[in-house]
Amino acid sequence: MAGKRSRRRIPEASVARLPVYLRILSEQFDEGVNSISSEELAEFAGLNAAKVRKDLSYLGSYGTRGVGYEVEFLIYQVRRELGLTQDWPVVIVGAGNLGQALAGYGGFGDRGFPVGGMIDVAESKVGSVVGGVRVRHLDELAQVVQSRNISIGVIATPGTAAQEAADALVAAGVTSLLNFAPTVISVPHGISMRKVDLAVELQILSYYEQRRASTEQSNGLQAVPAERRRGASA
Amino acid sequence: MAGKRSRRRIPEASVARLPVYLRILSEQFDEGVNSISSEELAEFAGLNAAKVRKDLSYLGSYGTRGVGYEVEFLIYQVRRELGLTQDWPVVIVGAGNLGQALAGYGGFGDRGFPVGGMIDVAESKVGSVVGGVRVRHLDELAQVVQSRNISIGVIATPGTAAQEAADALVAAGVTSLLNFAPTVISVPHGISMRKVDLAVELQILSYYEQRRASTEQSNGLQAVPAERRRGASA
DNA sequence: GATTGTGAAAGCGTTCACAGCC
DNA sequence: GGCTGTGAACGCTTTCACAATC
Repeated sequence: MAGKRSRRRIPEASVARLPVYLRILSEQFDEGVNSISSEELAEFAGLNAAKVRKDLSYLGSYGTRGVGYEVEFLIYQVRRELGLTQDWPVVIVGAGNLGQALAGYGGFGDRGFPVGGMIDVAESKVGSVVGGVRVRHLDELAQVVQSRNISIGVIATPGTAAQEAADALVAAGVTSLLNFAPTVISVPHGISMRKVDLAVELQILSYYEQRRASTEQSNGLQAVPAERRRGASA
Repeated sequence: MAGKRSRRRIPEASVARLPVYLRILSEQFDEGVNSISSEELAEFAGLNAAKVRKDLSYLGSYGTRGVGYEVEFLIYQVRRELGLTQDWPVVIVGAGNLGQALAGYGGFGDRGFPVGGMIDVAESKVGSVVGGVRVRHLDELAQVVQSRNISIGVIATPGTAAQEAADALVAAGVTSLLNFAPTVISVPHGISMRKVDLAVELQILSYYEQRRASTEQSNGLQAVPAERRRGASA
């Protein structure tokens, strides 16, 4: 059941694209598509075929030359590589606006990341129920993490509390963090960290907007290369 | 008042770090710090000094050798380069869970991105007020965009509606998009696009968790290099 | 003496192009 | 003939290391 053996490390840039392939493959599977070429997959993902093939080659040689990839089998391989054959309960620290939205969002549980706990420090929040989960005090974090075997923590606190939240999560035994607070947090070596900062994203867009305004020329940026767009007017 | 002239293009990777520097510089300024070295700035940002200097050098030569950078002046320069000397009102398409959270979040307006409009298609949503803004129907999008001179659109719809939302935004005249929907959307050349996908972030963490579980070794990932950490108990 | 600014080197990620296989 | 898998070339990003400057 442990598959082939722990394979070679996959470059981080490729890892970041695997979830996109997985979503597309799942959609195609639901529509009854059995086989897909790197060209088609690239089209859906807004990438080029060479990149798709290179990415998939890190999983192993699961395609068939002259034919393409079997969708169902590839889904299984990507899921396995991403560790999605099991659920990963998460604990959310911070039950404010953002924490509540995340808990109520639903997209977490659906995709194998059920909210296993919510944590806050405010008396007004502790004890309330958000998205079906009772909010508990930071003091109980370690107990929550250990009893539910949680390894992923989501930081949805204000920036000022983020480092404290991270420290508490790591102390409780969490080994991966997803940080929504607008602060750089530092973690011990060996702990994985991803960061989502809305203000940063908007400020990056602002840069290109401003540039567009001052120099009358376009720029590529993160834009999908638009290889065959779906009727985007303009 | 238009500064030096539209300067050379800054590499995308550097642009993405400027907002981080800006936040740190602003915090330091608030604490009364007048001067900062690349080493110190790097420390706060979880980067190394050479990268900081290279990034800042794209703005111009605003440091003083042997001394460092004057904080207030550098803030001004970064803000100018990022186009943050003006407000950029945004329109949010999708007034569901996520859209409401974004509108109510407050972090937008504070940082120069006021919510200039909210759009939905559901009769039940249109007319309601979210975060102080009245939700209007998709049919009114172009009017909202034009009357408030909006150039940034935020897509907070379900995945199935995201491409339609993007097309409508572009047709209405928006030139930058921030997409929260879990779908690849394609846009015409010249339109800027950034994407935030919670499920993708979690799945990336899952990969490293799974890897940690199967091979007993750590990996760097996006983790802060932890050059002098602040008491994170390992 | 300290710290910036920057060419040059090294490291990664993407793209090319084609051999290998169906 | 069609499509994958991949070494090699290319380009972007990071890091090094040091001359220039205060």
